[in-house]
Amino acid sequence: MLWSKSFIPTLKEAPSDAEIISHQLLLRAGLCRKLTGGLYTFCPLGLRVLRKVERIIREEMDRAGALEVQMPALQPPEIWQKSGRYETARDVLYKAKDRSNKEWVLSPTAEEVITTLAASEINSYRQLPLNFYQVSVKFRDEIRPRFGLMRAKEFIMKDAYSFDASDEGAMASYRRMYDAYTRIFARCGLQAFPVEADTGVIGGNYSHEFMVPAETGENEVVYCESGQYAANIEKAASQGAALPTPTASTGAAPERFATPGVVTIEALASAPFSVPAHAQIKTLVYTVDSQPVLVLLRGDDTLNEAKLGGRLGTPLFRAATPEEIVQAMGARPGSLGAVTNTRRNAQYRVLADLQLRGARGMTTGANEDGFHLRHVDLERDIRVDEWTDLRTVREGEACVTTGKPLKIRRAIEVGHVFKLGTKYSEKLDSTFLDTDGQRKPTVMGCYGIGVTRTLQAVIEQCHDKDGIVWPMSVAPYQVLLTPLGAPGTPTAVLADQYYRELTAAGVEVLLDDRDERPGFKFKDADLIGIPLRVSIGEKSLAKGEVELKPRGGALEPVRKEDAVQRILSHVQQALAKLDPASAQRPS
RNA sequence: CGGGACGUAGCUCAGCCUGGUAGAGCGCUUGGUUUGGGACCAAGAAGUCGCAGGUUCAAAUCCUGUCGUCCCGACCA
Repeated sequence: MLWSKSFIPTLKEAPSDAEIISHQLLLRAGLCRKLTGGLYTFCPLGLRVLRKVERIIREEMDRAGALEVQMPALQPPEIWQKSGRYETARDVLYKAKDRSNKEWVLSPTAEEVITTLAASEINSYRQLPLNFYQVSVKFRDEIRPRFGLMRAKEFIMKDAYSFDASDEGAMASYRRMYDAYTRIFARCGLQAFPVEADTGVIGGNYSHEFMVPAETGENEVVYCESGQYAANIEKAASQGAALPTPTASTGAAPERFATPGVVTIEALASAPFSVPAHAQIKTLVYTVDSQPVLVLLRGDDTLNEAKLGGRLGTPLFRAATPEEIVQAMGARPGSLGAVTNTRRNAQYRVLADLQLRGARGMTTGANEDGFHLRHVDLERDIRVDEWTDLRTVREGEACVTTGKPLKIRRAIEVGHVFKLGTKYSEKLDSTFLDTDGQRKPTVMGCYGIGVTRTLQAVIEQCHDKDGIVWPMSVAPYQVLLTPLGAPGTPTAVLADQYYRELTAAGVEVLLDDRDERPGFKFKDADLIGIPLRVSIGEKSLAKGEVELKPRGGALEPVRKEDAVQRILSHVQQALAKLDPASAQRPS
């Protein structure tokens, strides 16, 4: 491609609404442009990268035995009602109406559609296992689109769905996808690692997310340096808080004492009360199905809402409003407690975090503004319905596996593999006759990769102060030819010759044929990040040489008649380095 | 959904407080000189100041509403 014939709208300055580096470079390198919040047009260069990521994904999915299909983005709400997600996913569903006022759903994902297909077409164990995938546009009504392609209203996703006859089969399918994902991200030049993930409302199954470490990521990952444990903070567990929970009973009954104006854990921890946070019980009120649910945590712990949601089995819950709290508890936030005989209604469901097991001599709110209770022995004084893990792990706590201190870092979620079980197959009637003649629901898994997000994650990970540094495998072009002289001069003529030879050899070449000064071309070259630049200038040409300049690497003078061969081998080596298969092959 | 900030030329921004002829840099067009890391000179094109009301002799500027964008929050009672 000739630069002058393409459309590469580079920018010297970043638009002010681009906050993070990958978003800025996405725009500055002319890869895409914003139409409006959360919606982007891909320009030619960006589309080439997108297609390359998609190709890698397709190759690896095919290799793993998955079958490509294409499902409608416009979907009937009935199947969403059947699966129950018309309600549980209502916040992210875009809906549209046609001229007869019938409602449609714009697909945020496709479990309902693929399971409908499976329901009608899969009848026998002999047809299983099957794994279908597609690469398509998805729609999500995000609360807050941000960071360019990272969180958009419309994005490209690869979604795959496996169907098996048994749980063991489903695990094998899961494992195949897990391995395929590992290969996909490696081939994209991404450092991505799997972490245990929250299964949320779908239930206690099995799930991993593939994370790209980045300060700008929206997820927090808890990990052990031994490499033996890594989990999304929504899922992560530890051996417990560093400070032990007090378990020595004072023997006394709960005693009410005045705490005027004290409505925070910190205030109660300060003089004159000086009750350490870890000797306090924090009482939170949530609203679930219009009913209050009390959630108990140790004073210095933080609720993990994902864990709470998993326990409640629904995403349709929220923190109660101050008005609801006063009505339910008879006191305002800051004075709440769950001690049974101080509660207005002893019937409310009470969930307590495991960190509070055996807690004695605790202090908590008295359900009366301006008063707290001390000498509270949890299991004596509070009727707890369910003990469960609800707290958020903190850095430095001991790893469950190794006992070593856990660390926390931010990351971008680029892929998610999920063992679904029979949730969808049961609701949408995907059943088959097994060897024993019994009708059984298919055992499913689902597997997603955010394609557009992956593209931006590569930029987030592969850049320097001058611009993008594309891995060879996903670069929009493999080689950039930069003649430094004006059109028609010997440098331009030689560049044309290289262009023809390299193109004929199957290399993807961009030729900067613009009549610009060298410095200008170099700046643009660094910005768009083509992995190998070949500079053809009069100075080196006088010595019979041209210059190979790997992006982010050292300049290498090459005799001009050897250049094409050197370029070819450089490209091949760079590609081979990114291919896990060839890396494993003994050379 | 709550809070905050910002909407002025394609991009980055000044002007607004204190109302009175719409500005700069980059980019763009034309000509010339340049040509190994975002050149220089000259001439030019380009903005209903987000939109709608209001106040005023007069509004980019003050007021109200609205739309859009970005940031923070939407556990810690």
